[in-house]
Amino acid sequence: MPRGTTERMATYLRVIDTLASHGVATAPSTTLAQRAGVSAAQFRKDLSLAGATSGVRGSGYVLSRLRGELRRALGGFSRVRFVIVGAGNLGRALASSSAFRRDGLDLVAIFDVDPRVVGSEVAGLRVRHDSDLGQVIAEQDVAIAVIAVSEDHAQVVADNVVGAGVREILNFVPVALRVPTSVEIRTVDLGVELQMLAIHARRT
Amino acid sequence: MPRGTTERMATYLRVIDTLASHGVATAPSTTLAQRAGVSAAQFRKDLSLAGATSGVRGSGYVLSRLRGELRRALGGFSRVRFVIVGAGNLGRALASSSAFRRDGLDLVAIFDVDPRVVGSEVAGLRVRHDSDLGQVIAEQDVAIAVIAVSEDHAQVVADNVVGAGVREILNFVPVALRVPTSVEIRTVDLGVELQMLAIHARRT
DNA sequence: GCATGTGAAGTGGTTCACAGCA
DNA sequence: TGCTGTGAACCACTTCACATGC
Repeated sequence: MPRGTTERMATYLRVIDTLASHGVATAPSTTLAQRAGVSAAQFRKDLSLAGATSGVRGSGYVLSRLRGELRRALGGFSRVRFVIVGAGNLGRALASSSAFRRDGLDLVAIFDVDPRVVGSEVAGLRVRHDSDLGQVIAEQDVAIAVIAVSEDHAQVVADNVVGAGVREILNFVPVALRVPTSVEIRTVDLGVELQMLAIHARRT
Repeated sequence: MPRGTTERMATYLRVIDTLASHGVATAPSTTLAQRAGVSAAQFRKDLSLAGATSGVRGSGYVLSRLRGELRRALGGFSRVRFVIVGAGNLGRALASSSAFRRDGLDLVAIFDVDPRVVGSEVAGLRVRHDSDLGQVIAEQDVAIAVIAVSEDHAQVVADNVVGAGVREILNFVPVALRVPTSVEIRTVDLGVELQMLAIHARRT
């Protein structure tokens, strides 16, 4: 399944849920695609690539059924646990964001090293000290660590979570982290899109 | 210039600056590419597409010269002003992030509607009330608005900034905003990468 | 008749491999 | 000889267009 297809799945699910909550039970690809901001052809091709073929020719898709198919394409319904390391502005924003409250994803803990932050409550969780990282990751079978700490602290955190058994890292720090090849790591640069817009703006 | 090439430029600049600060004056594509996490072929192709051709066959690139060429490819050195609307966790995180402190980008104001937040200081700026939006955008010739407000407030903000003359919007709210076609809008979904990792984790 | 599902065509970006030059 | 710059081959994704089936 192409990467782009997978990325758009989340949007499709959101569109389906929004329509369903408005009492819509069935919709054609044109409607769904428009709401998701893609072409109808792309929408149908994505579904095809995902193995979702529950559409009814002549009328469209039964949303409840389509939803189940997309969920299955995204790896089923098993739950994945993750932690956030760094309870600064970004860490708190991520913890509270609806973007991080996805089906099947469980935020089990937030960590920080600042004693003024440790113990405070964020998104319903008490912030714990980094020294608890290893224990929590092992006991709760945490699969993913989100790193949102300062630039000079990121590598240490990466080493710690990898040592504790985490196999996937989502890195929000603009630094190239070194991890074993067995660990999947993705780095998000929050400034990239802003820069793209700035370039566009300069050309206008 | 391909979109991917533009995106990688920021990374290249960072690599160049890091090496330069370590006293390195010249480096071949293999070194620069490895540090940026791309292949040497891609690195050279990117430079070629960007019109940067100051490499010296047999020895590599003079970093100071290469840096100037990349900056020029990113639209020159003219300054672009932007504002952030929403001083919640995310807005504050973005305002403070080094990712948003890019060459040529000036954050001129942060806005919020919450009276408890208005007047507080974020990243050296005093948070202003949304009612000042139009005035600030017009007076300071603001090109870009970053939207980091709640989901039910995002469309109103978009309408306001567009009405005030903004031509580019960076949207961090997981909602499809409707704007005139003349306005360039990019939506960033902070949860996409987490979801990609979750899918990968489920398959392991 | 209408909308899906999908081969086929088209598009855009990456990798290859080598000519050209210090 | 060593490394750049780039045309050409390759690959992946998107768009098109239509056969298929309700």
